[in-house]
Amino acid sequence: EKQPCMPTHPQKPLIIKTGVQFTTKVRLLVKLPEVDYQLKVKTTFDKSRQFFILTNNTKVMDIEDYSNGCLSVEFRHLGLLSVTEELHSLSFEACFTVQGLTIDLETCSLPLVVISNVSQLPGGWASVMWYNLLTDEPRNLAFFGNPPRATWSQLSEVLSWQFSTFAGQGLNKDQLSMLGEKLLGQHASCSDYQVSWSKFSKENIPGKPFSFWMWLDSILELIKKHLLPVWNENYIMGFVSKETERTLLKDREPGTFLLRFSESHLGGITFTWVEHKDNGEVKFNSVEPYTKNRLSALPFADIIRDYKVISDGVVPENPLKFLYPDIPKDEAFGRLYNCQPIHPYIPSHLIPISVQ
Amino acid sequence: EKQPCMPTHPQKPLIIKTGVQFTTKVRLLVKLPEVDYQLKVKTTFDKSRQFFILTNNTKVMDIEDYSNGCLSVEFRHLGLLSVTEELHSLSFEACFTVQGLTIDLETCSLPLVVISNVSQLPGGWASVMWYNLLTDEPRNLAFFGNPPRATWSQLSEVLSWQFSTFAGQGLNKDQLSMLGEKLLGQHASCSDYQVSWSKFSKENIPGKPFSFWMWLDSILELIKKHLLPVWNENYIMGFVSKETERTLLKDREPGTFLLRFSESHLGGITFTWVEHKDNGEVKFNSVEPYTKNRLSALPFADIIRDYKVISDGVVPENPLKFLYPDIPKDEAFGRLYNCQPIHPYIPSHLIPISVQ
DNA sequence: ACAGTTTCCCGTAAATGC
DNA sequence: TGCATTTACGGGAAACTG
Repeated sequence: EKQPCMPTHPQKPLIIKTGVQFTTKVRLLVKLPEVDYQLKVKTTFDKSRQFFILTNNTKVMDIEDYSNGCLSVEFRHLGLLSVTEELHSLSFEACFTVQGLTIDLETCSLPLVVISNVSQLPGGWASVMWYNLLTDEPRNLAFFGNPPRATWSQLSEVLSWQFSTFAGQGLNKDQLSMLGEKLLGQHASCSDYQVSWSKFSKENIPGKPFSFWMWLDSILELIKKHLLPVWNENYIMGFVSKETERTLLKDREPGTFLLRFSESHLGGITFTWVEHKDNGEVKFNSVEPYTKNRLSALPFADIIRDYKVISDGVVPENPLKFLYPDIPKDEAFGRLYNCQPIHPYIPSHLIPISVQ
Repeated sequence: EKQPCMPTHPQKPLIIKTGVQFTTKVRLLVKLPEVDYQLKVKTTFDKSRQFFILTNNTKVMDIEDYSNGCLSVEFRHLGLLSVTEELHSLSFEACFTVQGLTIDLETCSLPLVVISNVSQLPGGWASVMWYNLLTDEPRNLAFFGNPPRATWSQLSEVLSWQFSTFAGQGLNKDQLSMLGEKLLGQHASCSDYQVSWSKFSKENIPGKPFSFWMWLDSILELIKKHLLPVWNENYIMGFVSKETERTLLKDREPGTFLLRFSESHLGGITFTWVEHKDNGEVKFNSVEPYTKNRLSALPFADIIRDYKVISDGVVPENPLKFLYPDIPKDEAFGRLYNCQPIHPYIPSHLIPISVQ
């Protein structure tokens, strides 16, 4: 009778932040005989933290834990979901009478995530994606008590869709296969290999202090805020392993470069260029990744235009000549350069330099 | 019996921002015979906009205004004070009984300014300063209906005190005299020349889109956030007219520079250095002022260390040699330079460059 | 149309809770 | 103690309002 509906968050539906207003719409899909009948709709919000006891969480009583004089084992935080996994829902109730017949209506929203700080938005959005990717149930609030796995083919489609939706340009085969390998190792070639929820957004990437999704989302944010034109021109290869990067660059003209996202820092982009030494040796150079702070001081296209390497006392030179495979730099980025403002002072801008 | 007291705002007392918590303390200065008598204190806030009819605001009925069929003249916003001139006050009431004697107590805070956004903080602080500089009345809420003038000697003391309080280092005679000239023209030499409230913080500086105080406060903020060590070493001359600047620099060693605040932009600092051309001509160069955005990308001391001018194809050179009058640059700023972080990448930092 | 003012809310930092 | 979560609020921008 009514439709489950969604509160709107700018760009990220189904996520509600405390202290921030949201909107929701309820439509009655039945045409009533009386036209100006006023229907009161009551809205209620389930507001209770949810606890799930996970069945496979067994512990053994151990002599080690002999703290308060008896054998004991503590089950702490048992199955307590993190805020962003906790699903809530808005319910709507209404009651009306037509021709002596009283009808109760009730419906509810799709599961919602409630956060208290925007820092929780990436986690919340991961939950919304996972839920909507893997179930059609309208209101399974216990979903993250035991979340199902996704196949890589399902997940990769969602990831690409994130980029096309939020950044305008999706991910190509090569980019996705780098992501698959990062997430799954060698199994990525098999598209029905399965990814767990935990691997996707809870566990840290080995050796890194962030999960796969946190990393990927930080890149999405970087693109949205600082790289949109460059990204949409497809000039950012972005997701390339260092090995592939070298394979691609090694036979290229000296000064050929490509743009890739940092794998060690959140929300960073770097460029790597190839150089041919006098002895015939091929050398690869990368700059320290640019993050949102640095990109807000100087737009990325201008960094590429102005980048210089100063070897002591020698005329500084911009080593970036051709965007991989062989597009002359200014031909690719020319339109994206920002004009220098004119001032009564000597125009001074920040030029990104590497000192060797 | 009680003391007028003040809510505390970080660093800026007597200013309250809507939606932001504040604290106030009321002390009873009478010692009561019963020790654990509980005294209830009721707090009330005057919350009404205040309107003042300024007497000298006359208008003439004019045929021009013949819009609704009769001669009319509109008195709009008549004497309505701006929010930051509107003074409020917190009142405290209490009543207690000792030995059959009932005593009513009442006191109130010094006048308060209520703002709704930090962007109003400078204006609010100007009001607090002016009030406390020019009256001892504890509660003259109509003060800005007709605010008195300040002598330059009073005002300059307050201004210097702003710098010593918020930035650690006050203003010297030369700096103050530049400020006085800026505010008063040639009259500044006469220390009992009077400054109006309007000239101080309401009217724009001729040809500029901001008032004297807005300009000065933007510099205070810049110092607080980005220039504290340099300021406290007294390395920033800061308030120097361009004429004086040239007089000071022209006979100095080439490469002698000084640091001054921009007079055309809010919250900007620039450096000017002197250069001796081959033909004996003396040339002065200034960079486009650095503002908080640029200074947060690269600290000011590092800018001075790394600043380079590139004349096409020539080895870039740092033209800054001696801080006025004759301190070798690195001797002055050496301790203030920031270390470069070490990275697996080529360390790239933003270098401020002028291209000629 | 516009300027003064308030509201909105992201994002950082600090506080709190477990 | 450390980690997860919330609170606090500055600051930029949009919305409001006379």
